Amino acid sequence: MAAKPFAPVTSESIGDYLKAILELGGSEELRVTTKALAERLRVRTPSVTGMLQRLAAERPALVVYQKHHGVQLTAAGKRRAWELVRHHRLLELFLHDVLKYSWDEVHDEAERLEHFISERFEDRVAAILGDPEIDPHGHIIPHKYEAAACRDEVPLARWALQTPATISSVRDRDPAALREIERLGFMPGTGLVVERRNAASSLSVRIAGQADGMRISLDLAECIFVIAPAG
Amino acid sequence: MAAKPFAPVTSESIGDYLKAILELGGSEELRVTTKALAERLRVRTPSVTGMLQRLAAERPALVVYQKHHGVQLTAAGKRRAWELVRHHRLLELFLHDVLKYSWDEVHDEAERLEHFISERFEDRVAAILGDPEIDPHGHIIPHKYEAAACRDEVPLARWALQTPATISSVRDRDPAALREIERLGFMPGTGLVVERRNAASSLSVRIAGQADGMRISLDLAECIFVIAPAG
DNA sequence: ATATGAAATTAGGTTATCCTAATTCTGGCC
DNA sequence: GGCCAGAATTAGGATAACCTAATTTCATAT
Repeated sequence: MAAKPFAPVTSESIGDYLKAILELGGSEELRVTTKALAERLRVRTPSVTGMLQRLAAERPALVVYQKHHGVQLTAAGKRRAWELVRHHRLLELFLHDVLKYSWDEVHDEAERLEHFISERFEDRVAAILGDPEIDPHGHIIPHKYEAAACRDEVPLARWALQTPATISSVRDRDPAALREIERLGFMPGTGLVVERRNAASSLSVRIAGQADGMRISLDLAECIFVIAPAG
Repeated sequence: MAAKPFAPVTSESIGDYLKAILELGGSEELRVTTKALAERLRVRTPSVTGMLQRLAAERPALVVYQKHHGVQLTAAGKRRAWELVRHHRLLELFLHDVLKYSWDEVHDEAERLEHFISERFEDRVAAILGDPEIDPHGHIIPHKYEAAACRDEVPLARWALQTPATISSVRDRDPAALREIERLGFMPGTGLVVERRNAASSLSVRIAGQADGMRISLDLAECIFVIAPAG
């Protein structure tokens, strides 16, 4: 949308920045760099600097911004960002379960719509889905007004060798990777062991209960998140 | 959204203008005035003039624009406008039937989302609704790629006295009017007769099969569209 | 302690959309 | 046929979000 004289204090762009800061900061809420944001949002660094200054100047401030030292979300920024994450994950599950999207189709549509659905829409979707906890890719759907629960998940690429792991979630932004993950059977909940790291940027992995292992690329292993097996 | 250097040839604003031209032009596709558009879109007339010049300059042109003499849609403009009308009406029905919105809540949400849903979303919603023909307010849902069928409907305010009429549809943009219409029982499909016009800008109306008539304001009667009863 | 390269910021510019104020066109009326 | 009110347009400006080019800051390695 354009520059109405009394633009809302939030916009699609602002939402995208806040969500990116949330996701790049991780559960430790590290300060996020200008460059990382520029890459994630596919804009140039001066655009990021400009937007961060705006977000910090907003009343109430949405980020804490120290020139040359990155940004963190304030409580207000976190609230908005988690709201968008909730919208995104609810929409993904809704598109998958109700509108029969395949799991690699849901991300792009959810990424667009998350900015435009009303609170009523959010509530009604949650209701017809039965207040779900987990989205189609295994991510926790945060509750309303609540910073999401976090899990100690790690990309499979960094999991210790020979140590049982359970797939907790998969990155949702790459349709090709998602199709590959599905084809190979790496669905959330699946147990596995990394047997060794090979020279050619690949990992030898064996799924629990299967005799044969398989090789997957490190790139793919960066898209699969694992936790220690339950119990 | 903002001004990316290679903005899409369509935007939320452009869509709003095209839809407004479609709706104000009516089925005869009359030329629409700058002022009428400015009022409908709640912007000032210079903004309209500027946008009309853009739409006419677009390749392919979306409107035929003659300075001082109004605009009409071209085929390309009509296609886009009808697409949005289809989105709008499908969304209204979806929000009503699936997400359990009341019929006065659906318009605003549909008006926002119609610009952002993908073709896939449109198709899946149509599929789960069983390729519906009519939206919750009685409007025909145009088929894909097809200029909508038109009916010879007339606002109740202009229907002949003492002549049976059937309610074909109701205007969807005013939640208060919709609640009133529902309370009084003027749902699409209802038969009625206008018994007389009163001094105080009101009409005396009797619903088919009911003994007592009632008075409704001319304003409300402008929101109710009627046709001759089915053959 | 300083040089240096990467990262970040500032400076200045573009486009889309809106605005207000000033100007021009059009169509009806005498 | 000329005048006038209202409608429409042009002129000039604002804001959001982006961009490229130029400059500054930081962090580290000698």
